[in-house]
Amino acid sequence: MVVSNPPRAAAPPTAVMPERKRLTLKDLAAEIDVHYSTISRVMNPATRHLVAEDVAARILEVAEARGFRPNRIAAGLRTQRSGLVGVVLPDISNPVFPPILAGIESVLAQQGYVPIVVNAGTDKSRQRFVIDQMIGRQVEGLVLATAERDDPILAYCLKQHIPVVTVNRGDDTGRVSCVVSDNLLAMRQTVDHLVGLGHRRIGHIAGPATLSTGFLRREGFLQAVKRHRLRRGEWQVMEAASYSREAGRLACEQLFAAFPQVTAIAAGNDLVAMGCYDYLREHGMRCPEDVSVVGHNDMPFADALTPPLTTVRIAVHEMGEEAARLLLRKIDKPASDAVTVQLTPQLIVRGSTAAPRAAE
Amino acid sequence: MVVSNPPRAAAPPTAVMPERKRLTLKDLAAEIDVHYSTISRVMNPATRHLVAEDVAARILEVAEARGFRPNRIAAGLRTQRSGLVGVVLPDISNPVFPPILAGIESVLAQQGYVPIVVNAGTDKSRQRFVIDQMIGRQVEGLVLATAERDDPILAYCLKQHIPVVTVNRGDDTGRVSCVVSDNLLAMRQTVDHLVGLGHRRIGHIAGPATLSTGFLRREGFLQAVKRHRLRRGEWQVMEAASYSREAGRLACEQLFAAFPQVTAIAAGNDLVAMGCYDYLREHGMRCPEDVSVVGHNDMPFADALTPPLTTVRIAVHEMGEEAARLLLRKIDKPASDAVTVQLTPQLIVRGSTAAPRAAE
DNA sequence: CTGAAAGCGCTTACAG
DNA sequence: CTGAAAGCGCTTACAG
Repeated sequence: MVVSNPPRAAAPPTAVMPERKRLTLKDLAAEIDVHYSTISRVMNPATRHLVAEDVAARILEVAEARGFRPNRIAAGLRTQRSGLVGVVLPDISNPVFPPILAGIESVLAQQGYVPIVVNAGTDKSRQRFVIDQMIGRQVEGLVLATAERDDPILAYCLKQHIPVVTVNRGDDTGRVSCVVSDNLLAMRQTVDHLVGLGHRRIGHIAGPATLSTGFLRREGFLQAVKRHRLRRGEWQVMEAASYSREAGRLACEQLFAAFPQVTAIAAGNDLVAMGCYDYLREHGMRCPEDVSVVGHNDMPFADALTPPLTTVRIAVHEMGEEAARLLLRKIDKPASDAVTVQLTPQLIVRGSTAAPRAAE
Repeated sequence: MVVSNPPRAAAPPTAVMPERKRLTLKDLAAEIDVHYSTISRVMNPATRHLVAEDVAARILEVAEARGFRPNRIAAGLRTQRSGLVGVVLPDISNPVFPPILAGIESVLAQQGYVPIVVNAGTDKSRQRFVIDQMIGRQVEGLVLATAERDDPILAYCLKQHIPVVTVNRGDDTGRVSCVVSDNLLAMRQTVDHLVGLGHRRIGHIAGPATLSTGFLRREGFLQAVKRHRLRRGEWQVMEAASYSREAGRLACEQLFAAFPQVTAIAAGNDLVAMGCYDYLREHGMRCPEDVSVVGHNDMPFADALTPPLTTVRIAVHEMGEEAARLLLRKIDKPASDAVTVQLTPQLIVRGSTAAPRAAE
């Protein structure tokens, strides 16, 4: 690491630049000849009509010229509305989250809200700490992407009477609104596709059962396998310790140990699918010739993997938008019921799935 | 999209739950028998010693039991410190930014700051709007990942006397601190590698020259090519309209039109490199057998592309951390000079580069 | 060691 | 239509 201090640019003419304080209503009122409450009324479009047009025009002009921006924080203190919403992510480096975040932000912005985003990891006490911070900052509501099926954090938020919405992952108890993708349907699509190709030995590498996505996708897999009348010994489920590439590789190894005849794998998500790729490659098996793999999420660049990954596309951006809408509604009407919004996923068939070898 | 309203859970026993207002110092003071200013002193570790130990203990106990969390916003109004820092991103879905953001957040958190993140796109007037919003929210400083080489937005921030730091991209004028990767060195590493493999016809697909990364990587390419005494006709530069896969594909097409003999491409970044992959594949050329490709950034999953991408790894997380540190310093000492922190990149050789065909 | 008061920058009834 | 006042929830000199 190199640090370079460029030579000081020509110093300001006369010693210290006065640390220009931000303008306030009163400063402006002193310049124009009006009471500062009048300026306040003009700055807010909703109350502007209370002021005579010519006065308003003059005020606006000066405000613009002087670059006056009312202090939203002071306003928020007075009105009891911070305009802040907290977004709690388990891991922003997981490529599912950025588009969700973008969706959230886009609808919040329309309503004059701004998100405070934190990476809270998976540790519950850290999550709680982070949420306390946000509450201290007067967030009006919370979007949690960290929810578990029976999440103490959710109970905590509920106790605080703070509006909460869960995104991507749901909560089993139905206490809070959530927007999720239809995981049962997704797994049905996945298994239908695999069976349609001729596969009869199918493995599922599930995500953690503590997460609704892990639990529900496993359920969906089970239901689908039953629908196709696969028998015991024709399918197998292995749980990965987390939604990560490495955990996927490990679980894939265990799957092959328990079920060596497997010809197709429905992975809990795309990262897990990548772990499967890693395992297969290490063990000289080709995908899809020897083993087919299906992912979940259709993360960015899933199409650019080798082979391009067949996966389930979930409506990430829309998911974020919808979560923000739900939260805004809840903030507006705290008494409104919890709602579950379920988005329809779509199987994207690419190069990682093919018919099993003729040998079958 | 399916929306389901679960049947109302057993309604709360007696009609409306009183919208529990958040506790304040005064509420607490009423419960205990002290003045609220005393509680204030106890809640802040720095002033706690001013209060008698037994009183402090009792206050802490009640505060904890009642889940009291002081209103940071009100405190900020009083102390003129919001504890907020604005982070302006061009596009959070570009995989370089999440790790940078994570780095920023991690050091901010240590100091009790919290980031407000916005996706501001590339449009300058939108960026300005967004920054005005943030200033209105009293951010104490700004981290810009959107900087251009001579950026009016930067000038604007400077005029407002708001502490600013630029990350990933620098600004030519040296007016603000920035943390960047050493782009000249990176391109030297890239060209050395390619020449070392035996390539003598090398193309560079540059990022936009308005961005420091685009400009400097092009400079670095030029310098490197000169060092190796490649002659005119042995190298070529083509500029992509943006750092995107599609723009990369297009520029690659133009490169081949202008310079069909090219055997190796140094791409402006990994997305552009992916665009090159797309073009090559469409036109029946194999990478690296027919054409070698080098990326820049080592974004997540660059190793999982086909072929695994040889690319320059930049220290993204560290970049974010350092930017946050620089900003915090500037907030602390507004008079401190602008500093450029340059992180050392590292060429990661993978499967997308090889010796040119023997034919040479 | 603790209390009482002023004030951060706003909004918004309340008068006039 | 405009002004004067109170108050949002804190912090922090200033007394005592």
